[in-house]
Amino acid sequence: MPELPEVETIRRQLAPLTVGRTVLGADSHPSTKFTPARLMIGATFTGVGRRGKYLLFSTNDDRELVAHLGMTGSFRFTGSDRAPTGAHLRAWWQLGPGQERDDGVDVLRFDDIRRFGRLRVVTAGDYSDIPTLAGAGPEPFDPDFNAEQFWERLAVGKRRIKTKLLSQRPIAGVGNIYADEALWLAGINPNVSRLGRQRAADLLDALRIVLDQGLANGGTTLRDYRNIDGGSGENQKQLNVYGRGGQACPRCHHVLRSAAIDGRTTTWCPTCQRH
DNA sequence: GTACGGCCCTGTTAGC
DNA sequence: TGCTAACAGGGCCGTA
Repeated sequence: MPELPEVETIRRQLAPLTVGRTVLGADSHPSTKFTPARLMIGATFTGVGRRGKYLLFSTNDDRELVAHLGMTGSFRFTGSDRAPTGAHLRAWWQLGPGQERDDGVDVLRFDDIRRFGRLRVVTAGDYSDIPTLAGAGPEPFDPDFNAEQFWERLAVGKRRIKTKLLSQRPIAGVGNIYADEALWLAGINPNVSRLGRQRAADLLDALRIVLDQGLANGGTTLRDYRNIDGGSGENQKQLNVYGRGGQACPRCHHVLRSAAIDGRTTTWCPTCQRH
């Protein structure tokens, strides 16, 4: 389930392999989630960016290919000019040689077992048809984003803090794993709806710590996440609470509780995340 | 504008 | 051993 660290890891790998290369051919699974891939034929990639959990491939014709990996999506780069195959292949792009390189034709492929991922092609910067992206909060590592702003964003609405984090609106790029980890680190109960200024600041600090750690470890691989080399992340070894319901809290050694909050499995320590 | 439930999907796992 | 049902969950959409 790729979140910010996983998507950023993939972005860093994809950029040098795609920028400056022209899409010679493309095809996709028939689902409209993936057919926009075909609209890239003829375009040249000029950059690979990221916003929250979305990958943004910019092109020389002022468009962007917007990709969300869903839960099981993955990009792979294959040094072959043949049309790829595979039970979970959802889209692929045949890339011509770059202007400053003499490599041949390669294929960028997008596989997605559960088909929760999606692709869109938009005018550069116009995300009005992608509501979560359009409404996404600041990037966690944006130096202009401070605790006061985070507190104000968290104050909107009456939903529980866990639900607010997953909505992407207070801050971008946080999913179930890093939300649970950050709430545990900050000692905040996922069921509370409002936080004071200091606790919001603590939560922002915790989010930055767990996301930075995830990035440093190449992401978290629980089952499906793979980087574009097919390699796994290492961050799963660092998790304190996610997926550990019923086990001892690493901090206070009481039993971790696991329950669904607004349909999302959440694990927390009822003792040291009491409020 | 906000809250909330249902849906999309398929591989894995638990239970019988 | 083999079958069935439950479960995982990010984002979107319709309804209240």
